[in-house]
Amino acid sequence: MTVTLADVAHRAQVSPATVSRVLNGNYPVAEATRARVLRAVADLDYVVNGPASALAAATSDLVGILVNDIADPFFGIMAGAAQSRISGPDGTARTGGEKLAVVCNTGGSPERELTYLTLLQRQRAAAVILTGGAIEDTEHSAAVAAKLAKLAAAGTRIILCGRPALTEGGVLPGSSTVTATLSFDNRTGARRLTEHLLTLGHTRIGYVAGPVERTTTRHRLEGHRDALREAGLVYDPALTLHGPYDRASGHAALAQLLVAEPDLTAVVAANDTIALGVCAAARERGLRIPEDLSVAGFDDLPSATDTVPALTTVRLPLYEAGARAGLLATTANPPAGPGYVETVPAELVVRGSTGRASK
Amino acid sequence: MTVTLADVAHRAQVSPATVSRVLNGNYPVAEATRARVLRAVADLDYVVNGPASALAAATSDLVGILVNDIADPFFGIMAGAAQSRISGPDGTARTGGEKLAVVCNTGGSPERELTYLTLLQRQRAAAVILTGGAIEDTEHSAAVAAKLAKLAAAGTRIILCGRPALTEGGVLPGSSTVTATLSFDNRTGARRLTEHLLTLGHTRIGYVAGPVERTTTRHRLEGHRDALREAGLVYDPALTLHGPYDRASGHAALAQLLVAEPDLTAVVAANDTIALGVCAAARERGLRIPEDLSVAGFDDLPSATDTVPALTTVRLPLYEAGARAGLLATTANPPAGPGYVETVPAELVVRGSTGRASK
DNA sequence: CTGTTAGCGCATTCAG
DNA sequence: CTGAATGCGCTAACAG
Repeated sequence: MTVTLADVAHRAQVSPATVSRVLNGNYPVAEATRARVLRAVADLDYVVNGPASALAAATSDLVGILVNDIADPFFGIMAGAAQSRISGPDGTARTGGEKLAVVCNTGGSPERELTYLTLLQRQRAAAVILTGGAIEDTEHSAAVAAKLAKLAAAGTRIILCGRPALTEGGVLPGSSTVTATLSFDNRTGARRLTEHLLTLGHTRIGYVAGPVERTTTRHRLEGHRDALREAGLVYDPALTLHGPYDRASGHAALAQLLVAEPDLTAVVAANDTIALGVCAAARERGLRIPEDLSVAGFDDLPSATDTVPALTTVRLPLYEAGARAGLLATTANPPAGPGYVETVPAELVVRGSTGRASK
Repeated sequence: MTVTLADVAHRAQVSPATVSRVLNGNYPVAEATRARVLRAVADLDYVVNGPASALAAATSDLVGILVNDIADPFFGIMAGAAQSRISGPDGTARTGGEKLAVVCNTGGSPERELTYLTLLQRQRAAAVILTGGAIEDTEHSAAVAAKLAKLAAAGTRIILCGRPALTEGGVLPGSSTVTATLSFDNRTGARRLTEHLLTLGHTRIGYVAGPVERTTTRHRLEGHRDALREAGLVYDPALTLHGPYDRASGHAALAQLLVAEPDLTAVVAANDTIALGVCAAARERGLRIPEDLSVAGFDDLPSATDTVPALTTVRLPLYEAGARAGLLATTANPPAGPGYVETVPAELVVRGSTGRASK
């Protein structure tokens, strides 16, 4: 029914082993036989049986990319970049060492994160790329760490992209479980952003943070507070609100912030999507941006220029980082061994949504 | 090193066959032994070897979801919905018939679409869900059709979500290759939208279409033209511009449209993202929406309410459709056999971005 | 450079 | 209800 390696071997008049060798290209084969085999493959329209080869080789060509929210471009951009890096820039490779890069959506749920990790473990995945902030819950961190350790032990490469090195959680295991870490410099980026606002004369600044217990949320908030402290300002907890990384959160937050501080002149959002919500709410109230209120975001997503004026934000090279993660996940000789950490810079981008403080 | 089924069997004092049976739960096993096995599984922290079981069973638990652009929420929403439907609402199931739903980003490239299909075929995927519009190129359609036929022949379920039934391409194969089709009613939705504008007195309406040779692009444009024709208006090709489904395309299009027709009073965009670009361009030119220019989109993405005023658009139940596709891909008894088609309705949503024609 | 020989770990017959 | 035997399709030593 379905054509197998043996069929190809038969038709090409060679042994199955030889066919396997030309297909995997990791062994010397005479050009003549190689051509013959390739022809047989084409004639029979043969497609390797993944499970069988994975079983025999004890490793598969699956690479899993875990994201917190697939509907959010922040993750979409990184995942897309990683995927195109892994599957080849334009789906070129034929039967070769082609990897299957797939993205798994955890929806921010700890359980699903673990479930996917188990599923990937079951598939004997070649690599796993974890993107975005991690949940800061001791129990869950420990569970994830344990799972990753097992994955690593089974030969799966672990790449962290935009997630702090595991050791930082305090809980965690020999760094030997992680192949490489791309750490976003959220803290410095956030600090620069708030410094920018302080330079413009703002002193009453609202902050719309992400969900609590997320590393990204915490680091960005810390950067904000660092800037405030250095400027000698006291941090007012009432001016920081937590919520999901979405537009609605920003929209709702502005009203609350104005109640807490009628003299508010600026709002920093934990990401661009939230900032867009803040902008919309400001417009609805007749507040001009930036004359009456300065608004800033984070990430520099394409939509940061969707609003008028365009958003001042902190640019994170998401595409580049994703591509790099894809490379680290599949390259033959990873640039560095276990425990390797690269810091991805965050750059302040000043646009029209921030201006001098009005009061 | 890695624990196998045999290890579990040994510890539970049963045969490997029995362990297999309790794990797959599709065979009667005494409650006592079942419990014993489960305990052994837990004690040993056993994880099924996917490739091995896929090889033996001749089918895997992999479900592939193909999307054109993972950074676009249009796809993200559908993919996320399908994925959560497949992997269980909250990653509950343990060792059971858990499927691994993964999304593959083709980036709109025909080659990559085919590559992913091959990779999925290689993995003996349980199902494949193709989302979004298809590319209308005879050669490519034929290649995809052939590939899908092979997948289907190998037992993989094929679900089309937001993509017209294959037969419509004209090229294509016995409907028996496709398990089910969820067809978006783009045509009717587009017609309703343009009718809405006509009712408001608009007669010079610009249309910013998607890329040429895409079913979605064509259907939406046809709906637009249908409405024009029924109203007795002549269709002016100069008022239709093609471009990618992104913001920049809409932004650039407005300028061109105004050159082609200075008396333009309305612009219909092929999707919300393009519409947002049109809105931004309008604001930059000092055109008030909707007083000077009415703008409408399509899809009703969350960002449709990001602009002020909010976008009049056509709502597509993306989440519901994605979830439905996920269900059809995994449910034991698909609601209907091969060639089954469900039409997903498109509903007009009138908001503030459209108003009476000014001239 | 190429053929032979063994399994990889699990799902199934088929007996009992 | 449970155990024993067989093979899924391929890769990886080993020889030649």
